[in-house]
Amino acid sequence: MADKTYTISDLASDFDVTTRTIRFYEEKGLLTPVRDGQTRIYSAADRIKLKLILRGKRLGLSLEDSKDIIEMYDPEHDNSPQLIKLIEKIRERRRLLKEQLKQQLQDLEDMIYELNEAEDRCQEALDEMNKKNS
Amino acid sequence: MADKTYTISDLASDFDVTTRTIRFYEEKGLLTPVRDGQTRIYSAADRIKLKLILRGKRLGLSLEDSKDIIEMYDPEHDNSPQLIKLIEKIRERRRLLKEQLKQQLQDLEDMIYELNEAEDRCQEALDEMNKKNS
DNA sequence: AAACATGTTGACGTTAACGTAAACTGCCGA
DNA sequence: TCGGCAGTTTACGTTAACGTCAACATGTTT
Repeated sequence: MADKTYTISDLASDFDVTTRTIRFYEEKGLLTPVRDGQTRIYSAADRIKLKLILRGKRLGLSLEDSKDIIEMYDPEHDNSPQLIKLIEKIRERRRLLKEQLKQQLQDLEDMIYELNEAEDRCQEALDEMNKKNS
Repeated sequence: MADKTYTISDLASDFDVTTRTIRFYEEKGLLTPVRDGQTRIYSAADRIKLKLILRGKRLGLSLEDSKDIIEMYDPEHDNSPQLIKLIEKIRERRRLLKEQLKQQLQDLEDMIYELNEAEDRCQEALDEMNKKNS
């Protein structure tokens, strides 16, 4: 079966980004679609990369970070020192993500707790006003 | 007891930001320290606000978002329609945070899973090379 | 053939969140 | 009295991540 391919606007609408954004990622070296004439053709792998980029964004990663991560997915398996360094990078990245996860969970928990308190204070202020006006 | 106060560099070193950053937050209306002459004096409440701002940043909120949240903590309790609207805003904000949390958890889980897979692939490639060279 | 959709490459514009530098004041210790 | 902080204001600079044209090619529809 012919491997499935995508046009730039296919991907744009799939992931709800503009075509400009996709070309921008290419400018930054994050995507490298092949060409049919001058038209870009995206492979399934390109699609996955784009997905990785957007997920990275939601996690607060920069495009540079995402670029690093993408390179972990299709490395040049030429030699073993390279691979060993890559594994190190993967572990480090995973460590960072886990740390970030922990911090974010804590932050969110704190913030939600304090929003609850703020709501309570508002509610009490309201009750107070109703009592006086009755 | 005299309420504790802070200088701008106290807060800067406490939270590891620059004084420029703190002044910038004031420019944007997020902090409003009192003055002794022209020198800024920060209260405990100001300190807490700064903490909220920085926590917001870690969660990916904009300064505008944080400004909204800060206003939930010291509202003008003048009238009840105001308070009711504020409660609505608090609930909406909490809803947003929870949604965001869910998405981020999923994203992080996915990404860590895929990093594990990438590591495995690297390891296999390494094993393969070692086999051939033995 | 004309219009239209979709693609392309520049090139310049924009926003948020600060950084950086200049030029000033007030205060403290030697 | 002088040097050296710590503080201030004003203003311009910077970076990331795109947006927004303009001007063009190519294929499709009417």
